[in-house]
Amino acid sequence: MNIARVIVDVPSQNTNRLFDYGIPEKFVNIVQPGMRVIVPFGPRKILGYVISLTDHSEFDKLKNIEDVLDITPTLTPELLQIGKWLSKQTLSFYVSCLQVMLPQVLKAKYRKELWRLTDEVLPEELTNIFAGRDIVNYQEFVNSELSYQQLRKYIDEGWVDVHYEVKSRETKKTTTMITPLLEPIELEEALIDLPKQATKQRTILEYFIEKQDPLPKKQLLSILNTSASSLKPLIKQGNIREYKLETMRDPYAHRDFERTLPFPLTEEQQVAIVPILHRLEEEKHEVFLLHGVTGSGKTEIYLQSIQRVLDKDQEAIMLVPEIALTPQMVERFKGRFGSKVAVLHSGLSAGEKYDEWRKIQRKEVQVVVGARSAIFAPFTNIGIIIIDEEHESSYKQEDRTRYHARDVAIERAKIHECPVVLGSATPALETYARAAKGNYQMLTLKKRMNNATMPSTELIDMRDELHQGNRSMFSRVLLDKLKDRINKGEQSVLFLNRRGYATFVMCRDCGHVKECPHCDIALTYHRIQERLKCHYCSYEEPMPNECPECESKTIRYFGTGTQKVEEALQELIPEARIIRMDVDTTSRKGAHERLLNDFGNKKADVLLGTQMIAKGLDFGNVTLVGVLAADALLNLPDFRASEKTFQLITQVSGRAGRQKLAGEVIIQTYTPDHYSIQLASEYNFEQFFKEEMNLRKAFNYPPYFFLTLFTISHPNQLKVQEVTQKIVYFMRKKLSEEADILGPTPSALTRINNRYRYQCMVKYKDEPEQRKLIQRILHYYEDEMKEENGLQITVDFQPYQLM
DNA sequence: AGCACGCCGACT
DNA sequence: GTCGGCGTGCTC
Repeated sequence: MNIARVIVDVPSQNTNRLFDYGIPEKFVNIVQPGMRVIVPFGPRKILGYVISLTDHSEFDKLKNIEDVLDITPTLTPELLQIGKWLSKQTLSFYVSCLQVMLPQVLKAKYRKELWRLTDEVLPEELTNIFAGRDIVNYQEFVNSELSYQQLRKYIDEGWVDVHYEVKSRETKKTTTMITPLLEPIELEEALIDLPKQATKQRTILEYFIEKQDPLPKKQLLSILNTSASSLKPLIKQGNIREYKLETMRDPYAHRDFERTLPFPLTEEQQVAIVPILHRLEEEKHEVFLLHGVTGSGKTEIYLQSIQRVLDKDQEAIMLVPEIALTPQMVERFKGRFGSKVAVLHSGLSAGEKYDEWRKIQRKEVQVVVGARSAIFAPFTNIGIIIIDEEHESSYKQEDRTRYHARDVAIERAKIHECPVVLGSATPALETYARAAKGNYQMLTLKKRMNNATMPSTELIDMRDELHQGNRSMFSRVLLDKLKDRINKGEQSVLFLNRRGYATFVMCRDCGHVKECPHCDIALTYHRIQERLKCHYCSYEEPMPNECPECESKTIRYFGTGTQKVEEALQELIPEARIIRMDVDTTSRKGAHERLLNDFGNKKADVLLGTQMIAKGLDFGNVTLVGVLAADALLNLPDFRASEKTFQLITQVSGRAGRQKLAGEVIIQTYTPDHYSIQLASEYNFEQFFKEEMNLRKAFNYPPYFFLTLFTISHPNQLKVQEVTQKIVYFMRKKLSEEADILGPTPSALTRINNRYRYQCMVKYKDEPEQRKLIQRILHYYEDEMKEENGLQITVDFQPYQLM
């Protein structure tokens, strides 16, 4: 086995295959599949992933592996297999699929340099570039007057050479430690030899006579209230020693988590957990849908199932949606499992993510709680995979390798022969349909814990409010109830569905709306900087004083941002203490957690926020939930609009009355008769499922049909149309009669960053040849897609974002 | 993706 | 003849 088969870090059609490399003597028996290596590739050096070992190659001029970057494999054999599967599923390059599973810092950093090879005086042009240095960035040559041919000549003559450098980005955090080098008795002697005035040195020696354990330098200095300068002479004399110790970054280092014990389960919970535990014992694969109303205690079922897995010395993956990774969830897991838990989410720095990942790899933890990408946790003996709020769209990656964490979970669980638990109060239609058909096992929780009832709901028709002269964004009912709660010392949550309601700028005279010059979308007004910004490209401009079209001064911003709601509410109820949670107030590290803590400690009466407050909040004192614009989502061009609306209203409503106090929900809407709003207010998931399924059937949408979405973009609109048309023709010709091929249609966002966007959608039951056909299309346009500003074709299987 | 090679026209 | 621009094809 002295040949390694390697996937190289070059994401392109031509290199999407294995390359064989010889393993030099010193690396034989060291190189293993899953390890990252540096390999020569053409004139360059690049990173590669060893996929397998062999002792035979078709290729007769093998180059050798240059270096090995890992001590233990970065990717387990199972993850290599998952990567292969993923690349087939998403039509992405194998290397991209491997990279998507790894923390960012394990990706390579490349440098191209010019090295001086001789001490002789260089020719003048080279002297100008090197300017006394031995190594310069290659870019400095590119920027210089020297031509490529001339450089080639100098290289041939042996003056200089081009050098390629590959480095992994990972850095390991170290702590400087101090340790005594002598026995206490010897230190006593050193103490006597100290000059009289060296009092600080004296205290340090006295400390180490007392205690012989090494400790962090920082800690030592603070205990003894001294500085590094006092350590120096002691180090020099050989009394003590300074060294670096590799330490893990721990984002939760300074937090104590109160340990909790398993709660006794309710009868309902007991019934639900039994089949899961049963499968755990058998070590058999099965998918469960845990359909439980908000506050029914799904988390306790997760915790106890995981406990069982840990008892069997197996590992558990727990996925939570990005925004629900509230400290509350982390707290519950850390509280139950303590240091056995690693946490992976986007709030961590790259270094912290890497260290949490290493804890998993080194088996220092047995549980990972994390967002989408935590599904690739490098465990080797997985006993259960749980996906909480499984309907959440954040489980679908919307760029590059477009995978759904749910699919990966099931695939991994099949390999590990372990159960998957999908939990939600409002399962995705696809999931519920599979459970109804018996493909997944359905487990139901109908009652809330603590004997709490579902909060009562009231729909408010905002058109009536308008007719009766109320032009504010708060109905009178909601205002009265908010005031009432403040008087009673109870808390309220106000939810604003921001999507579709961004603040745009319009002229009241001529109706002109300020749009982004590069994208066909209205600019969003940002009050703090007094600027207009585009959310799709980075374009921004100052807020104009007059309308650029008619020069009228009546140009204003419209729409309902959280800031505006906050101001309006403060005006109406001056005594209200409001905490606002949106992208602006939570962008700083730890801000999210702090705001929630403040609210939990009753430092505010009202929590006002967007999507991010819809899930996972569990505050006993919240008795009122207001949904300000329930129908904001309904008008988006998305076949899941009704489903998303239903889910959101249900989730938000679930924040009220979770413990002893009863809850109440006020839903403001302009379309009170819409079935998704009606049924959400009645907590009638079953009926919603039926009605929505009928519509999906009528219009050939999932779960009856699968979808594939092509998005084609190019700076030239005609080009985009033409290519999309060709793709549509091709698919119509090659796919079966049953496939429904729509398009070409302009995307909902017709232009982003000066690129026009068209799409084509395929609705199908079963098209086994489809992936091959798409491969052919992508191959056909390969050359045109290479150019910087060239054609772009993305293919999304099971798209969530239709825009 | 990068990079070299080779073909071409433009210019010393 | 030499230089630079771009299309083509290869990378173990």
